[in-house]
Amino acid sequence: MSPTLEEIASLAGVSRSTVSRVVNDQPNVREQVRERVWQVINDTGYYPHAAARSLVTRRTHIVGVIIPEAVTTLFTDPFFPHLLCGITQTCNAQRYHLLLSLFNHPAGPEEMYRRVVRSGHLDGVVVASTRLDDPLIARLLKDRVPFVMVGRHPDERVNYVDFDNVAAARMAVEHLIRLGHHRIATITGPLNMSGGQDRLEGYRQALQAHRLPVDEDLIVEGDFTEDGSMAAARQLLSRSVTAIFAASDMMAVGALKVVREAGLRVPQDVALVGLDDVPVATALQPALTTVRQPIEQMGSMAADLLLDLLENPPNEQAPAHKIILPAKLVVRESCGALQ
Amino acid sequence: MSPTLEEIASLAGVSRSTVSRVVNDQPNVREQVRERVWQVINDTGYYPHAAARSLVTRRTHIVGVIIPEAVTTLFTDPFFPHLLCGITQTCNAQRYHLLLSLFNHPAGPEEMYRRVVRSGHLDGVVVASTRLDDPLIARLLKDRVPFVMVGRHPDERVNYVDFDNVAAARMAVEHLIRLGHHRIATITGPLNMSGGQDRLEGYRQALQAHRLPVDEDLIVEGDFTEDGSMAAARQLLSRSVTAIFAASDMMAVGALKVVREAGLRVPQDVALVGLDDVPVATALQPALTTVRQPIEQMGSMAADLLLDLLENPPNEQAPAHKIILPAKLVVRESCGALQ
DNA sequence: AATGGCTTTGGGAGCGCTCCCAAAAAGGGC
DNA sequence: GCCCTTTTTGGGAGCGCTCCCAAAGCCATT
Repeated sequence: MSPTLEEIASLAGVSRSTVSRVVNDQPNVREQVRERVWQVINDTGYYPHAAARSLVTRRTHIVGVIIPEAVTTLFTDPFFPHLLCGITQTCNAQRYHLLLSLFNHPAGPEEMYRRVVRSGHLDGVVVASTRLDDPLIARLLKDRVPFVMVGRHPDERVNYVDFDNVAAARMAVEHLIRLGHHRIATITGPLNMSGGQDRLEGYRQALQAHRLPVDEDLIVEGDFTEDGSMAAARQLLSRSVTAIFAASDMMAVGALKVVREAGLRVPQDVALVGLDDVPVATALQPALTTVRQPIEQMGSMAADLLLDLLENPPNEQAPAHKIILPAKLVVRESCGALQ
Repeated sequence: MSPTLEEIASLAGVSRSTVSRVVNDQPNVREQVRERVWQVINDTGYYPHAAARSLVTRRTHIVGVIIPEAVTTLFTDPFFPHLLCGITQTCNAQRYHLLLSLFNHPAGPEEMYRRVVRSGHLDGVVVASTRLDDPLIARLLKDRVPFVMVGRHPDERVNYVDFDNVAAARMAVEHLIRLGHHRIATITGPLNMSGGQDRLEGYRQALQAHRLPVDEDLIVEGDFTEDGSMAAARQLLSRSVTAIFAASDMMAVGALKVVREAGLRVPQDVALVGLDDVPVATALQPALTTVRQPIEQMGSMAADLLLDLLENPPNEQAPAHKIILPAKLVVRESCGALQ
């Protein structure tokens, strides 16, 4: 395969050490020697052997993306691909590689953890869409593995990038209130995830701020999937609602289908608002009013933060970074505002 | 961090070699000793250091997924996430890791190639959605890197998993012909990709088989994106077509929007058929008639094939594996067949 | 009790690199 | 031209593992 450092050295008529210095852009090499060595490197297509290098430096230049969730959800919803896109951009730009790990192996998360993290494969980790009580977080903290979460976490030591889910949900619901609705239902996300909880909290805040009653019968838990949302929506339709706030666009798609099945029209009979602003929102008829979540940006910021942590390790006392991105309402047709 | 082999050995009162034999499930270790060693390994949470191991075995147990395409396309279309899902499943089950590489770095593909492949990071590669003339393939062949493509490639040495694109397109168009259409347009994929070419070929075959003229004005090249498709569809609408075959579902979404913009109805004024059967197909109104491409299965079969190649290296003369999966028409509402 | 074959165990060498320190070369001031 | 400082270069050691071979232990047979 690829030649070794030693071979390059002998071809260039210098020592191992000198080639190493050239490859790693270190000072104290005569310009003329440096050029001769680069010449040989380019001619041979030499590239340092990653394993040998990381055996001594203890760095792999690989970051992991760990998804503890069941797989199906993750690839059906465009959330995850967009996030991955953002993470990839940053990693590529900064010469890091990205290892994708779904912790859905039959051997269990502990085995996966050892295999992926303890094996020294990774310099750091981006953790996406985890449940609040996932033991993975405690494990990473205990092992002092540098990591950044996408989505907030209550532990103060955790670095995260999140989106203002509460404000987003509040905007969505307030938009419906402004349009005159007062029987507004919500299909929530999973309530063991911070995003699910926060969006429900935003829904409650919006109603309370406008002195509308919070009717628990109008709150049904979904799971961020279209199918889960359809089941939830069916329950809601029997409760004479005039508007539904679905806590994700994919769930809005499910709700829209159910409303139609029931022979009702959106937005005339039931107004609908989603959250995320993924591409499907504009493909729907009527186009979906939603709140934009900058998913790709969250991914790239999480990666930026992680790489910064890796390159400039903070001291023990330094507080964790907690970044929260703002929400933005995108009004389209599904709520009737544009009629 | 993690203890080393040597430390485990001294804790268990045996030698380095014995621990290595236990960890790698090799024979010739007394049962009693084996148990004692496992005990220590489990107590300490030991896991072998990947870099040290692969420095000597020359295997990393990591396979790369290389996508030479511009990024945006890839994460907007659900094709890629589904493919990744299939690949991940297989890798997880067989104790391999997955490294995701987008070859979109400013430093150019050669630099990325060295960094990712020549560095010895990977045991093998799955190459997805490449252009037919991509130099990557020749490079991989030259370096004798085990790899499998998703999508056919003319070089006989290339292993690939593909889908019967010609038959799929033919089915879609024949369905329209059966419904009485004879001015059927197509929005093709990029014609420098095998999928784009083959689907156009299927379109031509269907028309010819039914003795319909192939009007080159009704063939417009798209790029598998919604936006590209909208531009293409606008051209077509001025040419009095009664049906459009979009070579991907995402392009069908674009076409649907344009047809609506023009004040026409689907399927009454223009019938529409897509190809892929991604989730958005059922979210559209009317639901999209399409041809199912088993994307996830293609991903997992490509990975299966690659891992098999890695575990049982074929000899030089062995012919490459070429797997082609069948297509299946899925009739919904957008072509008017169900009215 | 000694011999020969087997299984089990231990330790040296080495994978390709980086790091460190010492040696060699170059420069600078008198 | 000499001595001292600075820059440049070379080579040993070692990262944590696997592989190989030799040594030790075990058992049955002579």
